[in-house]
Amino acid sequence: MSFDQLSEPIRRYIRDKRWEQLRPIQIAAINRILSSNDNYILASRTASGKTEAAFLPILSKVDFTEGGVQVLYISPLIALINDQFYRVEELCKYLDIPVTKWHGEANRTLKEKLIKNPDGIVLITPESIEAMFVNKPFNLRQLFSNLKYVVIDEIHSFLGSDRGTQLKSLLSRLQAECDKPFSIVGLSATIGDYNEAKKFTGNEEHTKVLLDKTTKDINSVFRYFKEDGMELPSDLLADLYQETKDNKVLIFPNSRGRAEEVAVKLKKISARSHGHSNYFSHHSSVDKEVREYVEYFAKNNKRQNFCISCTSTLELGIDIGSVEEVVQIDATHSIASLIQRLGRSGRKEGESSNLFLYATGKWSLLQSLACWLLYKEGFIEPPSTNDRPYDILLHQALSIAKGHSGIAIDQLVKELKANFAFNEIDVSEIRQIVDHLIEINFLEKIQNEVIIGMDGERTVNSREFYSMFRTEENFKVASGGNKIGEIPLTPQIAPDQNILLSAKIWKIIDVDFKAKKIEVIPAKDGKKPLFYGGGSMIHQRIREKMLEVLYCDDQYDVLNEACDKEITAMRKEFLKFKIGNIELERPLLVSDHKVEFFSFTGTKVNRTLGMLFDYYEIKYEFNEYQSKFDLKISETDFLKMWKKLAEPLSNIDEFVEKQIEEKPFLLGFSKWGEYLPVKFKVELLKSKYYDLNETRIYISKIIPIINSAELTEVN
DNA sequence: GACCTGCTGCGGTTTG
Repeated sequence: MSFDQLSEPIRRYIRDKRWEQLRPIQIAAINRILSSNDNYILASRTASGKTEAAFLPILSKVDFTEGGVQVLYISPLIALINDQFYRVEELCKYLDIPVTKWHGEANRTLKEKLIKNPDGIVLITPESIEAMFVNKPFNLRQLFSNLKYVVIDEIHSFLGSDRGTQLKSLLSRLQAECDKPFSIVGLSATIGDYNEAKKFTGNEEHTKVLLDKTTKDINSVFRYFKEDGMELPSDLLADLYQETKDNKVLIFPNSRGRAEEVAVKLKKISARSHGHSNYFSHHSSVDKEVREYVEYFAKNNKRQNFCISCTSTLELGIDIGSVEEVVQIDATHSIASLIQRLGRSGRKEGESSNLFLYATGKWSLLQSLACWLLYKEGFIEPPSTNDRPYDILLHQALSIAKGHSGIAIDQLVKELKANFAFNEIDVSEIRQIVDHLIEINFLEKIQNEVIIGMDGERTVNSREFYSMFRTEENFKVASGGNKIGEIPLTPQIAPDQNILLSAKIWKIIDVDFKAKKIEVIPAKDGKKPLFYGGGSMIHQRIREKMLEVLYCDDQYDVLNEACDKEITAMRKEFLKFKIGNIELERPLLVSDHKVEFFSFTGTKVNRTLGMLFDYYEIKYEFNEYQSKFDLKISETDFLKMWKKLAEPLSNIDEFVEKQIEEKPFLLGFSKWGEYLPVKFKVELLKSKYYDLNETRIYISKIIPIINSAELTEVN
């Protein structure tokens, strides 16, 4: 009956589209959104019609004759806004209301037109909302005071991230500008913690989750080709070529350098075998226009096959049409990421997804298998949360001060305290942070008011002010006026060096340090580009699953023979630890010259273990892929120390403070943290980088189990 | 052996 509840223009839209029936998530959303003003999280797989599930009832319900912008759609990507624009605009033609794109690359004239005549729907990014608060506070009020609905697309990408905290704060500030409360509808295919998603709206009680758990059939195959050296094994590439040459394919090789290597090498093989030449790479270092061309090609070529070798740039919901196969080379770092990538294929009704998982090392194979098994169990890692985001609060304090061009200190503190993004931060803490901003001249105190201070001007007036993330400095790469991409300056970048970029091979002929430009010409052979990698976090559940695989005798029909052989060999190696309870025990390899602890836990606990080893001056080296500590201490000393590590430390804050002094890059994860008082920097590091609580729980329960006497190596 | 995301306002020049 959902159809009948919709307004006449919307029903006409559905009839014109010749949809035979509405999807389950759409029916649920129509019934609920039309009958209440609650907030909703719509959770269902990719290509299940979530956007329409939100917009059909919202556009039926909202009275656009009232004027003002009534619906705000927020997206993490400009590309997604541009994509959704056409879909939403088509729908809005039936209602005769305008749709306006508002982001950094959107048409300025159209933005000005909206300001003169606020109406309809606006599609925007969080950073553009931030910029409006800073530069156009009066226009913002005039635009949004009548706002009824906020739709947040790909809401999982905001959960637990700094960008998400910023968006939460902006929603809270936006609400304060509106005459009546607006409702929020969040969309996602990969939510790991529904309560976190509900909290995101600022009103957990009145936020309901509508969940469609239906999944697609997936044909998945694991293959193993051991890597020897820096480059991909040629038998892997030959196999990959055979599997992909007659299809529309996305390949995810986990890094930009490797994405180039895969694209160039497959293209070479294809040229030799007289196959198609539609091999592309797609990642943040490929020129934006080139990337748009690749997306356009994939979407609009119905007949020709193609192969795009990419990073997470093609992970979120941008529509690139029909993809028949997804290839993942080595393990993803999260199940959420695996699901997003899977969602890129078999988007049409009735199509299944085809997934190839290649591994080039045994630990990667084990991790990849663990991710696959957890996916089959329905597990998605929950976002890491931070109740007291002091760094984002500091940024928002500057944003409010600038937007108000002078604000009473009490008023500023009050606004920050009332902001639901900063619920858990005390008034006294807010005051300390504001006082510190005055002390470092980021704010200037004039009687009871503050304005932006001398040293804050440059920061607040810069383009970089609106975002929560840092970006590396890049050099533009061009060949005779053709833009190819942008890459960071590494020792590899010098005249006469050959590099791969944008699925082609280039020789560097000139590096202009002043203009930050690299001039190149086509070449025949070259090396993959190098990048300084940041780290991403592995959830402890993945590592626990890896251990579980090692200590069970399950057989997996997705593995080919080579994978089976490798897993069997690893199981045999780990047999020498008599581990009976994988919840409580971890391998400790002791031989005459070394002591190695396999922690099988997540990134944060490993980091914290490392910090505690530092604290007790235990020397070690850490291997992230094996989740293993090589300890420079005897086994007896280690076992004696182990439980002691869990004891509370009265001087841990001083220790962390000293760490920050010695290694300031530890705070590099926070763009705004460097302006905080020291005490808050320590808190930020303790809560966001380390996890002392989880680590104490881990140490208290875990017993290291030493191997039996024979001296075989595990590595 | 590691990913990605976004961006004002102003003054100047060029183009239809």
